[in-house]
Amino acid sequence: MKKMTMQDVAERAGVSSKTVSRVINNEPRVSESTRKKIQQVIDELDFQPNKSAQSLAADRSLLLGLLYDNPSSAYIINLQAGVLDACNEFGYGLVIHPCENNSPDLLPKLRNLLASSRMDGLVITPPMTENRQLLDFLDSSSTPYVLITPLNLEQSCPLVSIDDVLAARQSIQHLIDFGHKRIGLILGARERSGTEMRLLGYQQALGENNISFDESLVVQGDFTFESGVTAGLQLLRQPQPPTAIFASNDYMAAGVMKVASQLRISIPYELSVCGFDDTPVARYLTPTLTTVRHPVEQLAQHAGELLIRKLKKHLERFESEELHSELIVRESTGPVAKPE
Amino acid sequence: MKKMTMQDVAERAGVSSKTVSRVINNEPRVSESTRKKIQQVIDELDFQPNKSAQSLAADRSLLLGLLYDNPSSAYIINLQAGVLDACNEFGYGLVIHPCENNSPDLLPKLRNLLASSRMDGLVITPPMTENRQLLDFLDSSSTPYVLITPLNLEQSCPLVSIDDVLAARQSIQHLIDFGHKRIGLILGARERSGTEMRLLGYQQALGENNISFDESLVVQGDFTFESGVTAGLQLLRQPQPPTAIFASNDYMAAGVMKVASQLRISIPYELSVCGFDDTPVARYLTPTLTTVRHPVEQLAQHAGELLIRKLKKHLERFESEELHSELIVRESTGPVAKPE
DNA sequence: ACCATTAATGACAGCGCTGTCACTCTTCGG
DNA sequence: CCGAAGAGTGACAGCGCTGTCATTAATGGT
Repeated sequence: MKKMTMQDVAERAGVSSKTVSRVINNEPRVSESTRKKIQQVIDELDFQPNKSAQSLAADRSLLLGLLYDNPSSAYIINLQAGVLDACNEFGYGLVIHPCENNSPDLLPKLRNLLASSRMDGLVITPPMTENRQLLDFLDSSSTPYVLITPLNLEQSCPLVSIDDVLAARQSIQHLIDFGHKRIGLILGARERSGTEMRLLGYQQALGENNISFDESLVVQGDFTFESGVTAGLQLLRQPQPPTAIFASNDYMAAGVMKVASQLRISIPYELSVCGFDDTPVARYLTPTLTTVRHPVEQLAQHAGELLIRKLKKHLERFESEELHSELIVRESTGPVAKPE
Repeated sequence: MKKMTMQDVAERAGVSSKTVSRVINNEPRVSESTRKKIQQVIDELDFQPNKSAQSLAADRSLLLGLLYDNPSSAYIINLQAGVLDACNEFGYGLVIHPCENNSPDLLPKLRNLLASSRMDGLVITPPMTENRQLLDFLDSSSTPYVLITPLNLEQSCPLVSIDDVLAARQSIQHLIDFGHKRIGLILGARERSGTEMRLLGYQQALGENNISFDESLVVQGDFTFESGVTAGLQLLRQPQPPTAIFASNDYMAAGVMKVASQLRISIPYELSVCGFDDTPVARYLTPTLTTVRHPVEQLAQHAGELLIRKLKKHLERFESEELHSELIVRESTGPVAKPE
């Protein structure tokens, strides 16, 4: 595989290298005939421009950065896949960057990263989306970025999100449809995006069905399996325990199932359990877990596209998107109190 | 954040830019005093060399590629983390590249990737490690690479691996220690690395304990949850069912647990189940799953380091490494036939 | 004390591309 | 039929670094 330059292509096509550059970059001011001819030579030779040279000359790295600090590997993989899709489409590369959102040297590290890798833009995911310091830093260094499902929707930058309220409301409705009236809710970490929205969705669903809101049915978790255990215990040991529990993620739902098993409460016959996120765990639990699937990959792809379009200035106004979740009904939810 | 060049550093330090370059690249032939002085200026200014320029001038991208085709997201995350560690240490970047090992356009795509991203070397994981076509292609284009736990250890390139035989043997021994004599074995996909080795470890453990090998206790799976269900059914419906089952990964173990639950076989009282990989699932199942933890992250880090050292020529001879797994004992294994 | 060697440094070209600007050739209103 | 405007193209410099080679200073053997 000998190396090839634009010059080679240019000579073959009988034009200057600059014109080849124009074709490669889809610039205007090239006649259709020349464009076609050059494209043909490019295809023939299977020519690929040298990214380093492009970056150096144009002072842009053709690299996106993906920032995350999330324990769910399945979520991250989907995220990566989505952003990669967008990158591949537009000839960008992706630099992944697992972070610790609360680490004090996050900003210095990021500064280094930006200085050395020179990423053109960043895709940022929860909980980094809530990190004011971080966002301020990026604003001040005028690094373009997009946010995925941030908590504060009044951000002044593009973002993509899902309707968390709707997703929660639909799950609760699903439980209500089975006849449940006392429905436990396990919230996620307080400061995290979505926690409030899920509570809101819960309340909306209850309201629509004229079920009164009982505060003792709402407990705080922190997205871990262990917190699911604790919360489950707290809910199921009440004098009037709920007949269904909605957990804000699958891991906490798994915790509830664990508790139920220990308390010899059979699922779904005596208790329905609903998770959130549709991690692989949901399919491997016994019984399989009803949960909400996020279109994470699509979300990430949109985010990537949005960012790239922003970088290419093909994006004039503030532009955001919202996608929808899907309720995946499996074995862990069922009619209320039906003995086996 | 104004941009900075080596020239700036050079002027401040009263040397030529070439000497700064020497310091940055840890080249010899720089006096201790100048080196120290330049380093000081670099630290002061927080100077970061421009990667694109470095790449262009030195004709190396400072990029590693990570190739994988694996359904387990937890595994991939660990993999990435490990290689990233190595990359960060040596100032390399990482390009992740999820593949489809059996896709016919894998090679063309990879060729494109290599041509455009110009990765200096590749870290390759199962099952790509078994893809002769791929490796031949890389050899012919003289792209350096390292393999992680390949099946054929007689490869002529560096690799890092774990002792799969030992890991399997120890797990089986663990079951034998609990008094189990009829132990089922669910193998992974036939062509995949490790499958044979696990069978070998199984046989070794039996041999060491004078337990005869019963072929009907070994069934073939393919690493999926569903195959675990099928295999579990096959094992547990035998006239003389095993009292313990070792599955070649956690997903298949989860499948067995599912079957056990359906057949009302209580774990671990009537059946012990042991998995492999220590995916997060293992902790969320009820009961929690005894399994084998691979030091994937370390493995990946070693692989990255090995590759980088190879690239820097700090590596003379064929050099490989082997790490060890760890048995994580949880609730799913216990003494044989102890009624509750 | 003398030349041969080695250590330490710098001058300079050039990696492969893109931005700028200059140039030619149409086209078209008056 | 002329000048202006715009479309299409190329010459050329230079992005920030590294490789090569030349140059100078220090060292050592005889």
